[in-house]
Amino acid sequence: MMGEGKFDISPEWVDGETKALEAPGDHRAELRLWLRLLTCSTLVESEVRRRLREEFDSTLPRFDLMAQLERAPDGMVLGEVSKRMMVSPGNITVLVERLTESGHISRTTLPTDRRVQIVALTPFGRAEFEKMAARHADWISDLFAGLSAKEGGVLMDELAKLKRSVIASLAGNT
Amino acid sequence: MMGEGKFDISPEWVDGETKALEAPGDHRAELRLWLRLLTCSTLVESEVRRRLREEFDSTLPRFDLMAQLERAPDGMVLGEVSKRMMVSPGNITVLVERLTESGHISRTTLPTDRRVQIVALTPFGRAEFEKMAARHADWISDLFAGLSAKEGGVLMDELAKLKRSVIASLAGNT
DNA sequence: CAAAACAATTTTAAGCTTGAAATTTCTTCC
DNA sequence: GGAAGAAATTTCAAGCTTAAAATTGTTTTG
Repeated sequence: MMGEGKFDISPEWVDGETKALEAPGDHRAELRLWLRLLTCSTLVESEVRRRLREEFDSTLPRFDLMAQLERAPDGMVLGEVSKRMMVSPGNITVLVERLTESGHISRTTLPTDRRVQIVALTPFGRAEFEKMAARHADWISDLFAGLSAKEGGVLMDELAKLKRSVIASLAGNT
Repeated sequence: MMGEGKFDISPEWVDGETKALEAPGDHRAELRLWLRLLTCSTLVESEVRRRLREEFDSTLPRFDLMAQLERAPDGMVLGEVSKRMMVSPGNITVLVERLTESGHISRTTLPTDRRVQIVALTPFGRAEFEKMAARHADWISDLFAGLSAKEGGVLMDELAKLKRSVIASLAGNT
């Protein structure tokens, strides 16, 4: 079953045929675009998860949480972490518990408001994160190596447009 | 999240003049690109999950599984479903159990090879899926509405290149 | 100054996901 | 024909994720 480290991925199914007369309410092009975006994202994400596990016995959520804290030397309030990571507050609770147990982060209750928890990387956590971040950057670089600088730039710009489109749509525009 | 920077790093094989300006191992541009891709993907995916839950009391994995089966009128072997959805075989087992319970799909053991399970949409499942698929297409269309046809085409092409790059990279190591 | 409102976080219940080990069922090859 | 191996699926243990309810602590207000 483990041919080369994973269950097999057969990537050749994204292309339906598009020779369609564009009827009203025909959303085929958008759907195909979304599927392709999702495929790219999933492929990269799965690989990153796999390597974090294999090389560091860690997970992507833990890495992401530490990445947020790396830029906040004085620590960050849990709610802020939750917003930045775009995950639910309850999720943060669990992640913080585990990362605290393993010594990667510290947590403090704010004296002036005892509802507030502040988390920060420990020196150990920071050192570990830096190792992971360096490897992570290499992995991404390898996975994206087939894109030229120019192609990458175009993709970056188009994704910016897409992001604006999505956010506008979520905000209620149509 | 990230600034609106440009793609400013050359891949290994395009050394030349820009290389001198960069620190060795500078993968910033690829990382930004990956972050942006992930952000777009996450935004869309979260919204789709939310609406599937609210409008249909369903989930994205269930929808995806039914979407695979819709194109296979004669059903599909579990392993094939697993590959196409790019998820682990054990995952499929759970999803199939629930969708069978709820009457959306049927499962049959292949008489000529009793290891093989074949799943297919039931008429009820197909009808339900069609309702969901129509709404799903509308949601995606709305979310992507800020992209012109041309921009969408460019994005599609660039994502195709990225997909090739990722797959080539995955094939080249373990 | 209490009571209500609000805010930050945790708990809960349910479902998703994975990799690895186990199980069942063929297939191959002496 | 029977053992060894391969293939398809399931089981298992652990972790992630969410929405909603509950908890704890602070602020506002009557």
